[in-house]
Amino acid sequence: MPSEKNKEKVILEAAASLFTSKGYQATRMEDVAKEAGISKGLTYFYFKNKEDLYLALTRRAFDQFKEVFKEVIRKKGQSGLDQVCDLFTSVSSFAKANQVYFDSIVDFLDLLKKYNDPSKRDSIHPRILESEQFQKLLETHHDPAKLGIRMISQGIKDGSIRPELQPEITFYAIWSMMIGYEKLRGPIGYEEKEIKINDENWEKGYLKLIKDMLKGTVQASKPVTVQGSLF
Amino acid sequence: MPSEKNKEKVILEAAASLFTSKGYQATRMEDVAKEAGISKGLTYFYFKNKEDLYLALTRRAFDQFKEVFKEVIRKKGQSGLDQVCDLFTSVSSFAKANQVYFDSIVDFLDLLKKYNDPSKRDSIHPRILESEQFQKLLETHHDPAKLGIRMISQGIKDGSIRPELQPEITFYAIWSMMIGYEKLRGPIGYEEKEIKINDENWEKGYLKLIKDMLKGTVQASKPVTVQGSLF
DNA sequence: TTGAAAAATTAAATTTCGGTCAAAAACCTC
DNA sequence: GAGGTTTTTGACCGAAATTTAATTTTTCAA
Repeated sequence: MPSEKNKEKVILEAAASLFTSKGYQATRMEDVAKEAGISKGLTYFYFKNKEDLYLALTRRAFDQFKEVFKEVIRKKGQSGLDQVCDLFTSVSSFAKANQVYFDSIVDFLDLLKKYNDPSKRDSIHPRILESEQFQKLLETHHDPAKLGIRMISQGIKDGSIRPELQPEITFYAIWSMMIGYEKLRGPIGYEEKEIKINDENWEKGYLKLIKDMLKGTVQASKPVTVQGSLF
Repeated sequence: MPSEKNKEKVILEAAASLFTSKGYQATRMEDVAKEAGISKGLTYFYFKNKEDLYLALTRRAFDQFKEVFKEVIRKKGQSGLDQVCDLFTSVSSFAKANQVYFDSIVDFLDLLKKYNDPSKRDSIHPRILESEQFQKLLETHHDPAKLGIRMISQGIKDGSIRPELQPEITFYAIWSMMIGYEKLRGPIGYEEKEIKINDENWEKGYLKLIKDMLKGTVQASKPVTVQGSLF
């Protein structure tokens, strides 16, 4: 039995592919089924409904997203500030290479916002609230952010980031810039003007601003050796 | 004939109200019609389809959004940096008071991104591409940003913002932070920890970071008198 | 004033999915 | 290889978007 991938995975991958090319709305469950080489009914055997399927995809997205953070942390010899900059670039690549995944993460933030707003919470279909996918996401969605916050703390300890900064808020500000960067990146390309702001300048500009925002006493260009475990 | 509002407006307001309380998806065209006191069919007389209705709402959103920018510029005696900070606060209020509008603006960025990505462009329903609403938005969506960029330029001229910054990218970075701020604000409230990051601290933290990021030679706390017209 | 063309409005018909379900097929396991 | 369990199917249902044809209202020139 070669390439006997399990069905869930096949469906999920079909969905990811179609959501990428046609978008969530325009993709019919029947399309997903056809792409996965199964019947429509079967997709409902593996996923409760379309939204559930999307949330399942979102979970994978968060998993991979977290990997990006871990990968940055794994690299040795980087100061906290280096890590943050590295993260920005890595996330940007991740978003370009996995649009749907990145988008699904940002979409989940909207859902979460509704969920935490008492006046909106019941506008979410109970079907979603109860879904295992959603519950799991509630537990794990914050994991990447935790790593990000740790990077800032790290930077404060090693002196590459100003000590007066509050790690949580600071990280969220960076995370905000990443989200906004992805939202704005495309639309900007086509600006008038002679000043050609291509993707590269765009990214460099953001990075520069982030550095200036965070920079502490240590020169980020001189890698800081982090001593021992900080935890 | 009192309160003889024209129908388009009535429909649009009904839609805005329902999209706010139940969300775009969950709002049926019939609901909109009922709320507007007309028959379902008539909404299709005034708007080609549901998406078209949403784009019409988006246009209003951009109009009001632009007003926020203008209002900030209108105030006298503010340095460029002051303006940017003021803008952040004003946009934040706008977003809170007009969730649907703010969201529709951010949603439009997604549409725009697709539109500018050759590989995705045709995943947009032609019906939308052709719609007057969309065409108009293509022309005007950049207006608020133009004003924002002008604020940065202003700040560079009056010394409140570092001269080495590139106005376009710098403004988009701020704009990014605003978008991210709104996406992340809600979900954060419920964090564990003893550190209570409430909305206010949250906003203050962002503002502080923005100031640090932009600050030039002039003390922003001492209002700078801007001499004459700079244009 | 009127009546015919244009505009506004409605209600019903149509279409397009998401979602359900009963039954068939495949797969055990004893 | 009979009985049970799991997987899979495809026809079917209903909700909601969109279309259409028919009806009412408005407009305005003769």
